[in-house]
Amino acid sequence: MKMTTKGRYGLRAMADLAVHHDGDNFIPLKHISERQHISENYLERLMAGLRRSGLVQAQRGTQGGYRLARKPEEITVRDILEAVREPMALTDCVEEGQTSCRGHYCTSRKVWQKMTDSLIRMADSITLYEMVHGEEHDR
Amino acid sequence: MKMTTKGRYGLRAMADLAVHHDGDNFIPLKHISERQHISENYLERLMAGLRRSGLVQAQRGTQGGYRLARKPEEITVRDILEAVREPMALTDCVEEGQTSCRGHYCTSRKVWQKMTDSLIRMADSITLYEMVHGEEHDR
DNA sequence: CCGAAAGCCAACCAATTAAGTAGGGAATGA
DNA sequence: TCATTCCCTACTTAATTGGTTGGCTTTCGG
Repeated sequence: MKMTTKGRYGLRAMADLAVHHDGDNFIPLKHISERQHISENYLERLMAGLRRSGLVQAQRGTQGGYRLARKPEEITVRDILEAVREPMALTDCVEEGQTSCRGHYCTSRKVWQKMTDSLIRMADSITLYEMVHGEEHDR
Repeated sequence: MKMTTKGRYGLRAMADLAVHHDGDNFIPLKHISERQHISENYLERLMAGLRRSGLVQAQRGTQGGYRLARKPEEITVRDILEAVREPMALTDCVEEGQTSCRGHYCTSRKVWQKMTDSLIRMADSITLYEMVHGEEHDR
């Protein structure tokens, strides 16, 4: 039940973009990669997911790079995790589309469902804005 | 962020013990393994963890096997997951003992902490009894 | 006392997945 | 036109998971 680097790096990259944004300018991946100590090549793949999900915009060429496509308060942790393909479902049997697993003895399934739900609710309730500004009211 | 077989099998084994308990008698691993379609050898290792954590009692020899060491209402999902070493902390940086990770840019850490907490709270609130009796009040 | 039925345990192995690397292409702006 | 930067595919390595082998010990019935 560990987060993979996809989720961890993805969140850090987005936080970096939020913190170092500079008007409408684009931030080259190289800078993020250096600040976050994440291999540029690997980060690139994560950015592809973030771009396809419409969380960031990219610009090629000189002065190119990435920037947030929406305001930080309109991007949730869940958005990010799904964009980088960090699966939120704790088991395959509670995955989207799945209705029931092997039937017998799946009392466990209800437990995984509840735990997954609570995870998703939490990820949904935290925005990138709150993340970088460290809001502290309990949930 | 997927559960491993440790957690999944562990929960199923415990549910099996709860459902098929038979007074003070012990249930041989073989039966659980057959009912749950889990390799006996692999299950064995999980039972070792459950035993060390005091969730089940074992008895060797003829008529031996396993049985719950406490009442199902006194065993939580969290107890089980920890006993089989399914880590509850979503990242290493929110693991027990860790106070801070690499310092800079660890805005993410607070997020992982919150998500881990919500997971643990949920796992703590579900007992084996509720699990096998399918209680349905929302949490 | 003997032997079958169980649990106990350490070492090993295979398959899968995660993580990281290499390298070429295409757009963009100075 | 050239340096810069994103874009994409294929490959490689490392780690973890899931499972197996096999021998040992305890216990109890006969």
